[in-house]
Amino acid sequence: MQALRNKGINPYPYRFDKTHSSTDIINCFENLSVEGTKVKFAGRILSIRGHGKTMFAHLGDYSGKLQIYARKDDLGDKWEFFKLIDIGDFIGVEGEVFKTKTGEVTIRVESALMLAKSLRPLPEKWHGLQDKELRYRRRYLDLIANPELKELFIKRSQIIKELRNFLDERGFIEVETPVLQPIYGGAAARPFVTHHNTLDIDMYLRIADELYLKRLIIGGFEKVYEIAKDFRNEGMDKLHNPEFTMLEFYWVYADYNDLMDLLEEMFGQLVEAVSGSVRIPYGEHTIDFSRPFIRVPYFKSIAEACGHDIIGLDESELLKLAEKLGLDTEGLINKGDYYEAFFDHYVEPHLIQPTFLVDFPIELSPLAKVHRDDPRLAERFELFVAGIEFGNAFTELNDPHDQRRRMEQQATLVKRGHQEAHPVDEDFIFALEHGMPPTAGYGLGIDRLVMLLTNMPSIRDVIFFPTLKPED
RNA sequence: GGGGGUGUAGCUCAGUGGUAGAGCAUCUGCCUUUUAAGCAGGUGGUCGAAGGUUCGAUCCCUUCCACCCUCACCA
Repeated sequence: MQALRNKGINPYPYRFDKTHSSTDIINCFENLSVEGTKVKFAGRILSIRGHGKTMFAHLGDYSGKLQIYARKDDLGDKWEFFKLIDIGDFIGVEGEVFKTKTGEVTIRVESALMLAKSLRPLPEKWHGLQDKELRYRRRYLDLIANPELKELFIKRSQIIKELRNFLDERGFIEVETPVLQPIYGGAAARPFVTHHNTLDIDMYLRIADELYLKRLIIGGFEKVYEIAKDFRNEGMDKLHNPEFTMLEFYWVYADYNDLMDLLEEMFGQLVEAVSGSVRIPYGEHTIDFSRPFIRVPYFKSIAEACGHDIIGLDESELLKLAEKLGLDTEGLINKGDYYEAFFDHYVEPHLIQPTFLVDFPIELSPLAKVHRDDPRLAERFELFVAGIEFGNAFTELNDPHDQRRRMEQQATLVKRGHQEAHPVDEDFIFALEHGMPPTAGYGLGIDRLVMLLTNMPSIRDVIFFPTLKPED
């Protein structure tokens, strides 16, 4: 660094006129290798092979990497520059393109410029960065050392773009709703609490967009969607990060049957666009997104898996059966809890191929409309793939009296110790009282979707900066 | 929260109750088509933290911290 300054070299200049990317130069070699044609190229030094009065190095840029070749004969006084460069520095070079004896496309450097000096060494060149903690904490180094990671995150971006295209083409409008909310709702989860100083009130980071998007439906929007972060103050594991990206969309005059048709189309198009096939590997499985997906009722799936139809049972019968079957019944305090215990144990892990699980128990679905044929059920489904939930959908509850009743039942659960149940949202019910048309709504965790389409086992692998405890 | 694992140089990893090791990176020298370049020499460590046992602890014991796996929780 001091040596650079002593030679009058600015280690952090302001700009560089790069004419080509590394892949440009490699792909257009025939055109560029004409004598007298010069290119200007810039990148980070990834490796150096010095040979006395000559030197090879690889420069990496966003599109790939390219070799440069510098000779003292060619450079004269400028050769001194190459004694001051290190792996990790950004430099810019100008020169003609040629192929070495071994056939590698290379720039023969005629002039070179320091663009940004690196003061710390990069991770080791052939083992890369292995330590998972360091990979998450210093993702920039992970991206440098493990280039395939960059491809994964480009794919993530592509996935989100495809979802937007799909919805935009069908007339959905992308909207933004509050992250900071005076009352949380739209999902069953514990929120993050924060404080607004001027108003002197506690506020919550949203756990879902749902109730605000429905207000927009009441206001006259007919197709809306939002892709944004939600926050849930809960445990972390390979499927859960405290902040995560959610897609929610609402479609007026449609019901959950229409939604299933639309989602089959959406997933089919998305998977094909991103993976080039409707059949994709995930872990040990091959997932087939051909239409139609399996559709199976919630209670039927449990009955088939454990041999007992539990829909008509009361709490004590459920307890008796659960104990007989050896389920862990600790902490289960209502029918909904028992249903979930049966479902989680017997059904969820076995839903490998895309499956719509339809008609959830009404107790578990406080924002979904009661089933048109069976008052014990809600018009709600979840999509499962590879044993993982990929979204939750309802025919939305638009009867304000029923909505109030259902929210009050949830509020009772809060008092009984269910920290994840909903509080009553009077402002939302007030809005519903002005009339919400029949509507179908769907929410999807984008991070899990990216896991599925990139065949990664942990949500942390598809989030640039997953939540970690601070160091020290 | 329970169980299991990991933590040693910037990075990837060995190792031992008695002065701390390798490769890469870094520094010095030699080397004009190399590519895991090569050769010679050098620098670099609170062995995750704190206590304890011991003449002596990176190693054995206890507690703590971080991360990973797993179970529970989280529809």
